[in-house]
Amino acid sequence: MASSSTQTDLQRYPRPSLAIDVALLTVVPGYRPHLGVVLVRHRNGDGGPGWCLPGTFVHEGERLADAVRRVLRDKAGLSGVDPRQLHVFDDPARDPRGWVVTVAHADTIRAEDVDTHRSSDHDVTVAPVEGTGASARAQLPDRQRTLPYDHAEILSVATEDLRRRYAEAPDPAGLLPEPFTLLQLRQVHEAVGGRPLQKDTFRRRMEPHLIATDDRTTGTTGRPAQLFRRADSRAQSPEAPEGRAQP
Amino acid sequence: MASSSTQTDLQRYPRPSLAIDVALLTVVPGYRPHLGVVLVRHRNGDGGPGWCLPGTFVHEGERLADAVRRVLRDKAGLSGVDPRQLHVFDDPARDPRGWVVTVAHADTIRAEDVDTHRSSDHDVTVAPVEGTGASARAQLPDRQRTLPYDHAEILSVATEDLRRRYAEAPDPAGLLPEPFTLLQLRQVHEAVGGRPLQKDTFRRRMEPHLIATDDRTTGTTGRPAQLFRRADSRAQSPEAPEGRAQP
DNA sequence: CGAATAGTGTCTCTTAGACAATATATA
DNA sequence: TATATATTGTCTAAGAGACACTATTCG
Repeated sequence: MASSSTQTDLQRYPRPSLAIDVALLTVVPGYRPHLGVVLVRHRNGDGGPGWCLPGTFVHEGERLADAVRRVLRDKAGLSGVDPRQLHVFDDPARDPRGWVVTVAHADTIRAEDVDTHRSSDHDVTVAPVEGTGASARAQLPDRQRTLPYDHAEILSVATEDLRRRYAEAPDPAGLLPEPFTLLQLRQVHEAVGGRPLQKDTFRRRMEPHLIATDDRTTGTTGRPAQLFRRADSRAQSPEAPEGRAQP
Repeated sequence: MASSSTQTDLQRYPRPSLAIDVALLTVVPGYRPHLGVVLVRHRNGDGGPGWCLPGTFVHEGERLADAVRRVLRDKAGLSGVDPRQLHVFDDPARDPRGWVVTVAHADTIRAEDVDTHRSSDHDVTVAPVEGTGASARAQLPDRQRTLPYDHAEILSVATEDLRRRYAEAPDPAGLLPEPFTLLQLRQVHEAVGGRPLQKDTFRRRMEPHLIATDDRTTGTTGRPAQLFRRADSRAQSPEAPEGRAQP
């Protein structure tokens, strides 16, 4: 067990409130598919009601990732996410209410999974995102100009993180249901990367990481397209470990 | 920032203790320079005294980076670091003393700056590190086998992070004092990367990011070497433009 | 001169990018 | 057949890697 001196350490120092925020990204289908971010309404901001990223305080005994899942379930009715840690925002003056440290997270979700719920909930929306990385900006509803708190920065880091992951492998976040065509895959990558990609170069770079199925598209105009699955089915994360304590 | 909550929320929920740990890496000079990590003695572990990464609780009103600087100053007498966040370890059962969330950090320091202090302090040492990333392991003094807590994992993430940064640019962490020769630079990169590099390929890849000074080495055996400085003194953005030159 | 290290020439191989030809479906 | 999309062939340029040659110092 711990010595008495360390025991007191846990109580000697004031403790911060611990929160999480999450940038849940998706690709919105359409003429040119584009990146979107899930927003929820908040009511107690200084500037009145508005849209922001989902966030919550972490409960005792709760994992950060579980707090992210909880807030997405409670506030947006979404499930099945696997959030990634992005960054800790720790400015003591960040929150006028007191000392609140927040851990920014990111994840992705398929557009279909958001849409089914959005129709029945006016407190959840998907805002289009323009640009990626430092230039990423959400086009907010209701003439709202900016995201509150550090949320714009979280969105920047989240889109940049996603862009980097998509530069290497085909749809590593699984935004596309299998099987898919190379056109569908390329459109998702264009949305995530924020720029057009050439179809031949893209095909040659992705094909080593894909497995062709026996099927092709049918009923569409033009030549039918081969349907593929991801070859690297799983096992592809920089790090996400767990752990331990303190001297 | 956090959530659509009221003043009472800050007090309604229990709060975790917030800690930091830091993997302070350096390159130890010698026949073949190699990676090292700064360790401090701790006394209150279950298994008696031993070596571990420096860590501390975060004080109220303190930034995480400042807590890192404080612990390095107080426990190791080191200063002038600029820590990078790596990962949050949040398992509620991590620490038997209670709910302690720790933010792992990494930074680098020049070997000279450690050595000057180490001679006068028996509670600080630099342990050689073998391997990089998941296979990174510190060779501990006093027949100690493993690092306590999650510290081995923090070391893995820290070395991997450093390796990735050094793959792009010349000595981005500034481990080498300017000016330096290409041999010195290559040895540092070999230590960080954990593998030998070819001198001609290395030179050609680094030269665009270097500025030759008017000086050369003198007094050494063999042909004198050109002395360089880093060209990208600061600011390094991972951009990947597209398009081709016109005929 | 000989040893030792620095720096360059050059060849090969791989890959991204661009353009264009060919293949196969629907209307 | 006309049209639209998928797929492949091929050329070019850039870059990594490897090998070997030249350059310049000290003793």
